[in-house]
Amino acid sequence: MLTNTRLVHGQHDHSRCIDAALSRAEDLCQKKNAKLTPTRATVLSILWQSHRPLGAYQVQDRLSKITGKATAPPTVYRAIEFLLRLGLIHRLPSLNAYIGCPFPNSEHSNLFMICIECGCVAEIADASLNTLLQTACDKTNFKLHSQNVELFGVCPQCSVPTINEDISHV
Amino acid sequence: MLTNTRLVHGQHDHSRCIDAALSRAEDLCQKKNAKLTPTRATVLSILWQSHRPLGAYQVQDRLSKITGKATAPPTVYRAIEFLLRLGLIHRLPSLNAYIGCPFPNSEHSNLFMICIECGCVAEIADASLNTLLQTACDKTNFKLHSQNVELFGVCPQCSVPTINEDISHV
DNA sequence: CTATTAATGTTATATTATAACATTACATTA
DNA sequence: TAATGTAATGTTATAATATAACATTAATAG
Repeated sequence: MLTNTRLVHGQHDHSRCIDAALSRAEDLCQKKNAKLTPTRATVLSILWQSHRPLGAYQVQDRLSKITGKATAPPTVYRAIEFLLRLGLIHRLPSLNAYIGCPFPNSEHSNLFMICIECGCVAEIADASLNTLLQTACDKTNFKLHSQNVELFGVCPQCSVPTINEDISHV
Repeated sequence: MLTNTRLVHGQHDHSRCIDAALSRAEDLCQKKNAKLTPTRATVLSILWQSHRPLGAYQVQDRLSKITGKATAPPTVYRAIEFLLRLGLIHRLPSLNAYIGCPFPNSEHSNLFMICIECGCVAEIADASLNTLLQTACDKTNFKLHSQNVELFGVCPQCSVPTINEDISHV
């Protein structure tokens, strides 16, 4: 089981996440002969600024601020489309939001754990899950092409009461 | 494994699907002390007119035609919200669309097989899948509340060439 | 009855996404 | 290097999905 759960829900030097994501993107683009233009790279870095997904218009705001000039929706959606096609980001349909993919080079389960408290999202790639889904499809003669698995719940960080919360109960 | 796959992908008397759905809805509403008003019942029947999901504005069009007077979006969304809360219908986030639930009284997997050819959707409730998802969540200390599993592919009907298609190749 | 709540009607608008066409940047090669 | 084609971006407008806010009507309990 491949996952970024520990990172998402634990203390860490997040700048390394961003750097790693950009570096993976450069590699992948080179390999696939795709161009990671400034706009695309900036959008990717924006989507990596935290482990929370962002809506297209949130991305637009940040992009405008970073570049210092107004950005129109198509600019954002084009960059998003490019990054989606390369598998560098994912769309979370239930949230109308986008998030960086932590392992764009691996086999995907497209399985997301979405915290309904803090909004953070961890991704999991799990072979046994994929097998089971494939089995269910085989049983019913359904030819599986792709999938989207969204799990909603409370992440480990949010289910542990903080010291402040404890005090507030006194 | 509980599923309506055979029905969705096979020849059947669909009026029985509709009747059964409405009758289940009446039972459930009685049990939960909820009111299945004419608008709500009509919306439910609209969503059961086929095994393809409908967008809210498609529902609106049909509702207007059936009642003979203009319907505003809130009317539709309210009925949808009511039916969603009772578990009588599902929302498919990746399609922004809604579909009747074939087994509103059972434990759900919220697992959908969406045919990318004909658009039909079958639902599956599978205990082993739920167990596996729960296990993945336990491993990462994620408290699972709900889920949405969308599988995209080609349904049995669409993967079998029809006689006409065979002939057209001659 | 009438007070209260639930349901629906109505108007306006927020949010998400794309169409269509113009312009610019970049690479290729004649 | 000028001409050409293609990819990327800019620009304007609008489509598609969903909700806010407030008014009215219907149903129900006391």
